[in-house]
Amino acid sequence: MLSQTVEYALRAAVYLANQAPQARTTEQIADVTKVPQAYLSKVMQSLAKVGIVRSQRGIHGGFLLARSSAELTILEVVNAVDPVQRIQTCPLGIAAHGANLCPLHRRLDLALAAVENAFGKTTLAEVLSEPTRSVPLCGMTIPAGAACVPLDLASPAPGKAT
Amino acid sequence: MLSQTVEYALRAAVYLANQAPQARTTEQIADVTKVPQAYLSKVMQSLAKVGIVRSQRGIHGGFLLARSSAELTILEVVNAVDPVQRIQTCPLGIAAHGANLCPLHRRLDLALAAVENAFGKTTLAEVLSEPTRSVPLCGMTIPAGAACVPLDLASPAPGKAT
DNA sequence: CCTAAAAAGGACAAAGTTGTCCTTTAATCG
DNA sequence: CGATTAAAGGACAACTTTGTCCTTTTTAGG
Repeated sequence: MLSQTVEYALRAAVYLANQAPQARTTEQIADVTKVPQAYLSKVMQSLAKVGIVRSQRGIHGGFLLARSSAELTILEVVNAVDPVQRIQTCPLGIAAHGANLCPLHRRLDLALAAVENAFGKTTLAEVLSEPTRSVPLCGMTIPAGAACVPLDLASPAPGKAT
Repeated sequence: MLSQTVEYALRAAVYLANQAPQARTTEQIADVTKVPQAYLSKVMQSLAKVGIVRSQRGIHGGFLLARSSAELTILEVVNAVDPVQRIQTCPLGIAAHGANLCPLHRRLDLALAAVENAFGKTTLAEVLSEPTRSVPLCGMTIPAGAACVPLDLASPAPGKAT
């Protein structure tokens, strides 16, 4: 129900929030978040377009969070790439009765509203600070078969470095 | 966030619930619910496959609700055509730590759970009986420009009849 | 039995999403 | 300035979703 692109955008945003205020290249982000790099590049452009991240070309360039992770919500990230579409008018032909949805669509919209609300209340900072044994985006550098344990999100993924 | 197919399936189910225990042909359903008929035909097959509706070929055939609308939930209809996919394991590579989701995915899954729960608690009967001025799937036969008022859902769409 | 009605099913078309590759533009460093 | 790095952007490929059309199968009625 959430698109792949939303999933990717959130991974990247959480990672950048964790790395803030440092910039990370798409290659680094892609490595850590396991998102296809070329596609991630497009997703990052969407995030940049709405001012969630800033981009910087050239050497030492990359992307960094444009605002504090404490005031960036999951919803903003989601809406940047694949907006939560509330049901505003009856999806059937007429659509001329404004906010007066029928019971079916009112209930569907209520569910969407709940999601929107939950996402709007959750900041990236909260996601990062949540007291838990699993760190956001955990597992990435853990050898196969290991249990999920906190790991160092601060370094860009080992192995590929020189 | 909800697929077109889900929307179509729900429209059809609500309509059949309203018409129960009578059978309606795909043509009738398509007319009333404004769903492309040939596509609706596939959607109905999905609903039939999981026993939400029963189909009957030939003259006087069509589809009818297989169970009472009071015990059929929106969730069942949704799951028949486009299941709500809860996040069971970390979507990143590893995926080896079972129910132990990271904070990000835990929150996403929580939102999905809320939707699942809301849908699972709502029966088609409830949708139909809800006290309101707009009837489910309202507007369909109202002349363009009119406000949404209760209308006779019991008759299959006028105009095309002989 | 024959015909008409209606679902079942298959093939295919159009559109959207996801993913890849390559060229262009901008920025930094020497 | 020239080289290198990295984002921007465009073209396109693969796959999924949505939608259409046509044939086949089943059923009821005369």
